[in-house]
Amino acid sequence: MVRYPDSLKVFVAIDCIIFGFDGKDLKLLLVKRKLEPESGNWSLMGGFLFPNEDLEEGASRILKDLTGLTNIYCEQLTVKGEKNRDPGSRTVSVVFFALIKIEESDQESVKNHNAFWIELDKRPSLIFDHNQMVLEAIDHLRYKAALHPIGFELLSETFTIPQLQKLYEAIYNVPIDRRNFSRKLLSTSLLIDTGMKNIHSTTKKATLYRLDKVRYNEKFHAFWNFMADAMK
Amino acid sequence: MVRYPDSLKVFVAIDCIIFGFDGKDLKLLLVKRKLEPESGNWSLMGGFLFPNEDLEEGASRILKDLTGLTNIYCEQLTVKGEKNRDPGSRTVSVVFFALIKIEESDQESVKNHNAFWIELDKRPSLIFDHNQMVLEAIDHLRYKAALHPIGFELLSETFTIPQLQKLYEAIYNVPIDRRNFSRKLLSTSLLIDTGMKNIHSTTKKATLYRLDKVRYNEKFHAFWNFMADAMK
DNA sequence: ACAAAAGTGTTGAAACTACACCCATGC
DNA sequence: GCATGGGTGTAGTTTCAACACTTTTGT
Repeated sequence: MVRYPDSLKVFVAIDCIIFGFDGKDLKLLLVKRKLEPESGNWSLMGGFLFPNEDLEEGASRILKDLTGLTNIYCEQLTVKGEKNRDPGSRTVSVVFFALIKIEESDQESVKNHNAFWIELDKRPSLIFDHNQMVLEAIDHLRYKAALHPIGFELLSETFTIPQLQKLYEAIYNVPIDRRNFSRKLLSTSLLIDTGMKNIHSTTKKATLYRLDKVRYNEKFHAFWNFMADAMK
Repeated sequence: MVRYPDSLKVFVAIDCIIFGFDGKDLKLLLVKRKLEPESGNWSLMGGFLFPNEDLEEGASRILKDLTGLTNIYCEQLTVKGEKNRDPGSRTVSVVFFALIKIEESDQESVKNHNAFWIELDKRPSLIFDHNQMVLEAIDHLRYKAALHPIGFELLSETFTIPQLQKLYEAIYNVPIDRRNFSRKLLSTSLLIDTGMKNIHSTTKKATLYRLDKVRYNEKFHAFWNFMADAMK
C-alpha cells in the first residue's frame, strides 16, 4: 500500500446555513462569535469534522447541539476549498443547507451558543467566505423550492394555506395570486385537512392542514414545477 | 490564534465523473488502474488535492491531464467522507461532474492513462464508493439537462437537431417526438443556423447549427423546463 | 355594520401532445 | 424508384394566469 505525504492533509470544517420562517420573514440562524479567530464578528454555525464521524453525522451533531433538534432537513450545498480561504492552516469547508421549524427549536440552547435568528434582508456581513455561501444557499432554496415540496420543512406540523403562501412570497419576494396558489397546492394531494381551524387568526379562521408524509416521500423527487417562472 | 490538533486533518481526493456522447450512446471515461491500491480494477479518474490549488483548479488539472482539454464543463457534484470509505488514511473525496466532447479530447493522452470510453449501460463495477457516485451523477445529468441547456456540452461545435435528439433520448432513455422536439428547441433561439449541412449523412442532410453563446449564457440560469416529465 | 382575511369559479391565452405528409439523398 | 431520414403544420387538450364576489369573524 502506497503511503501519501502528510503534507497533503487539510482540516475539514462543516458550516451550516440554517433557514427558518417566522410566519412573516425568512430568517437565518447566525452566531456572534465569542472565540478567536474573528471574535465578535458574525458567522455561520460550524465546527470541525471529527475523526469518528461521517460528514452528514458531523452536520447533524452541529445542528443538534445548536437547536436540540434531530431529524432536520439537511443536505450538502457545496464545498469550499480555496487555498487562501483560512488564514491559519489550510481548511476545506463542507457547507450544509438546513431548514428548520423555528418554534420547535430549543431557544435556550440557541441563546447559549450566542446565536440569533436574523431576517435574511437584515443579515450582517459574515466572516471568511460565509457571505458567498449564504448567497448560494438562497439561490438553492429558490431553485429547490420551485421543484420540490421542501417549504413544509419550514412550517410547523399543522399549517394553513395562507401561511404557506406567505412563505413562498418570502422566498421569491413576489406577490402570489391566492386563488391560483390554493388550487395548485390542493391539486398536489399532499395536504390533509385536519378539520381544525387556525384559532390565532383575528378574522376568518383558516383551515389547518398537515402534510401527507407518504405522498410526500413518493412525490418528493417528482418535479413539482412550482414557482418555476419566478426564477427566470 | 488557536491551533487545532493535526489529528483532525484528512486527505482530500478529487474524483471526476466524465460523460461523453458518441452520437449513439452515453459514455463514461473510466480508468483501469495500474497502481496499487486496487490495481487492475476500474475506477473514476482522480487524484489528491495539491496544497497550492483550489478544488476547482484540482479538477481542471486532472481533467486536462487526462483529456488535454481546458474549458471543460465541470461542476461539483457531491462530497463523500464516510469514515471508513478508504482503507488507508481517512480521505474526503470531492466529486466533480464533467461533460466533454469526445472527439475534441486527446485520444493519445486518454490511452496513456489506461482510460477508456465505456457505454453507460456496460460499465463495470468500480472501486470504493465510485459506483454510488456514478448513480448520483446520472441522476444529476437527467435533472440538470431537463432544466438547463447543458446537452450542448456533449456535442461538437456544430451539430444537427437529430443529433441533439439522439442525445436526449440517450439521457432519458425514452423516445421523443421529432417534430415537437425540433419546434421546442428552435423556439429557445439558442441555435444559429450555420448554413451548412451534415455531409456524413447518407440520406437527406440535416442542417448544422451552432450554439448562440451569448444567449446561452443569458439563458443558462433560466428554467428550460425541458424533458421535465421524463423524470416523474 | 364594517373591516380584514379566507374561500371559491370562470374565462381566455398559451403551451403541449399527438399525429401525417412532403422533401432530399444515395443506392 | 425506393428506402432512409429530415423538415414542417395543425387541431385538440391541458395547463396557467387573470380576475371578483361571497363568507366568516372580531370589534
